[in-house]
Amino acid sequence: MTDKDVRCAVPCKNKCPCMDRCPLGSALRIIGGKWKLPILCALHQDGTTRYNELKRKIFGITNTMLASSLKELEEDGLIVRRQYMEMPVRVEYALTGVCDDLMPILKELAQWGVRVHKEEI
Amino acid sequence: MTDKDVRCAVPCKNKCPCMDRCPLGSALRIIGGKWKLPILCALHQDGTTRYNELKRKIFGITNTMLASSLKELEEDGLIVRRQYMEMPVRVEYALTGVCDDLMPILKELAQWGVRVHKEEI
DNA sequence: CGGCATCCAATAGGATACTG
DNA sequence: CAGTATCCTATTGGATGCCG
Repeated sequence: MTDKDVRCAVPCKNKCPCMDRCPLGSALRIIGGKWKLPILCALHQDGTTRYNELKRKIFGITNTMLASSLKELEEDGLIVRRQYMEMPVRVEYALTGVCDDLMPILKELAQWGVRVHKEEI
Repeated sequence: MTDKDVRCAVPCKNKCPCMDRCPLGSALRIIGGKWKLPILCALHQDGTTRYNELKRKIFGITNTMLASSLKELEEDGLIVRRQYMEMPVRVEYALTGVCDDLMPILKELAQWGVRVHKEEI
């Protein structure tokens, strides 16, 4: 992702939720894509979870997508990966503190989604 | 978009911001894509705006993308299109009431984006 | 002026098989 | 068990030109 892509195409002033160098765009890219929300939701519901347990819970996800999504979420600081040197190896994933702040916002957005859906009927 | 796509892959209980039949996913799809936020931001900053004025303000957007994005936003009830039968024709776009509720949420999400960005340094 | 139609490029996502 | 590697498909976005 280049610097240009992070910037909102519109030169935002403080009225705009995008602000100047759009952290809103960044936020949406971090939680965007097909599997990020399902992963965050699973970890939010059940807490610390192992790789294959996640794979079973998130219906339809492949190894490719689960592994790459987990890696991105970890790089973005939303989850932590803990590996235990047992045999066979055990790897656990859990939400970090930044997600504690994210979840209430997503809940508001979900409620907005409900309203939008109703108004279009 | 099929019904299956709207449903969160994880069977959510009320702890989860996704809830059961994920309106959060719907919300993110509505404002997702490359140009939706820039368009919403432009209309939020400057109010009612004409088609070609939007095109000038949103740097890099093509007719194809502007027209299709505007159509989707209108179908989702986020903007209104008003056409005046003058010569040449005048078409204006403006945000609707649902956006008044959306903007404060996006502002929170933007602030969260700032925090996430800082923590990863 | 405000678009739409057509075609093309880029990226996201999926299937399958294999490994430390 | 927890992933990679490779290849393939689908969706998204862009370029160009035309039209009422």
